[in-house]
Amino acid sequence: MKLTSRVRYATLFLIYLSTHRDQSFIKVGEISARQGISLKYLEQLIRPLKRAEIIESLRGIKGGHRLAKKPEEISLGQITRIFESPGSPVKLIKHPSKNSELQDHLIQSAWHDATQALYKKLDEISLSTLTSAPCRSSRQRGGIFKKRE
Amino acid sequence: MKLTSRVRYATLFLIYLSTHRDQSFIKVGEISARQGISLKYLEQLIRPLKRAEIIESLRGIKGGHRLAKKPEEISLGQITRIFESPGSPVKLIKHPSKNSELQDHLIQSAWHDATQALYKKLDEISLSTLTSAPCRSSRQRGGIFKKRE
DNA sequence: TTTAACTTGACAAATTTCATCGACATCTTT
DNA sequence: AAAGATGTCGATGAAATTTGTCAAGTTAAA
Repeated sequence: MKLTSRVRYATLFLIYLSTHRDQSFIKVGEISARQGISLKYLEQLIRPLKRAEIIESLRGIKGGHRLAKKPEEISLGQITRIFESPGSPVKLIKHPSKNSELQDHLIQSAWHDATQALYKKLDEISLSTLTSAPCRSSRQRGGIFKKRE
Repeated sequence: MKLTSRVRYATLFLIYLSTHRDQSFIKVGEISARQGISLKYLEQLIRPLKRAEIIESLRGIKGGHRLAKKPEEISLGQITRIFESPGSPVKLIKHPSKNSELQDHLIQSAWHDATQALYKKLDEISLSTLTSAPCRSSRQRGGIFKKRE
C-alpha cells in the first residue's frame, strides 16, 4: 500500500468536485489554487481518475471535470488502488535458508493482512462519508501529526 | 500520512524479531536476506526504531537486535509515526478567493478525518495481532492487489 | 594480551521515483 | 479566428531507495 501526496491530492480534488456537483465541469486551476496543489501535477493525477471512470472531463473554454459517479460510490480504497503501481507490491522471498520458508511466508502474509485491514477501512470511507460526516472527532485538538521528541 | 516501503520494511523486520524472541539478538543480514530487503537500507531504518526504544541492539560478533518491548505494546501506528516527516503534512491553503474559506477548510479537514481514521486502525494493529492473528481472512484469494483493467 | 572475525553505526554516493514546472498541441465555445 | 480550458511531452529539482566505504564495539581464539 502506497499512501503519498498522489492519493491526498486526488482525494482533495474529488472532495471538491463532490461538494460542487451543482456547478458542472469544474476547472483544475480552481481547485489547484484554493487547495494549494501544483496545477500541472494535479492534471497528471486526473488522467488515471478519468481512465477509471471516476470523473469525466470536457475540453474547451467551458470545460472542466465532474464526478462520473455518485459520491457515495467513490471510496478512498478505489482512489488508493488507482495510484498503486501495477507491479507486485510484495517482494519475492529469496531463500538462502533451507526449511524456514513457512515462517518467512507467515511474516509476509502478516503484513499482507495488515494492509488488507487498512484497505477494508479505506473502502468504508466514501466521498459522501467525508463531506457529510457527522462524526468529526478532533477538529480542535492538535491533530494526529504530533512531532516526536 | 505516508505509507511507503520504510514502514513496510520496518514492520517486516519487527515481525521477524517478534516471532524469534527466544533467540535473542538477531542479525540484520538474516532478515534482509530472507525477506528480500536491502541490507544497508534496512540498517538505516533500524536506527529510528532504536531511538524510539522499540528495539535494542548489541554490536560485536554475537551482536544483533531484539525487541525492547512486548509485541502487544508495539503498534503499526507507532511504527508509521516514527517515519513520518516532522514538517507539516497538510499544506496551508492559499486564498486568491474571497469568502470560500469555510468550504476549503472543510475539504482539508475531511482528508484530515480520513487519515485519522486510518491511524486509529493502525494503532489497533499490534505485532502480536499480526503474528498470532486468528482472523486470517484472505490467504487463498487473489488478495487485495488486483490490477485494474 | 593480542589478534582476527564478525557485528552494528556513521557517512557518503548513486540510482530511482516523486513532485513541480514549462512549452506546445488539441478541443470547444464565443 | 480567438480565448480559455484540458491533454501530451519533456525537463528539472527534491525525496525516497539502494549501494558502498570505513569506523567502532564485542567475542573468541591464538
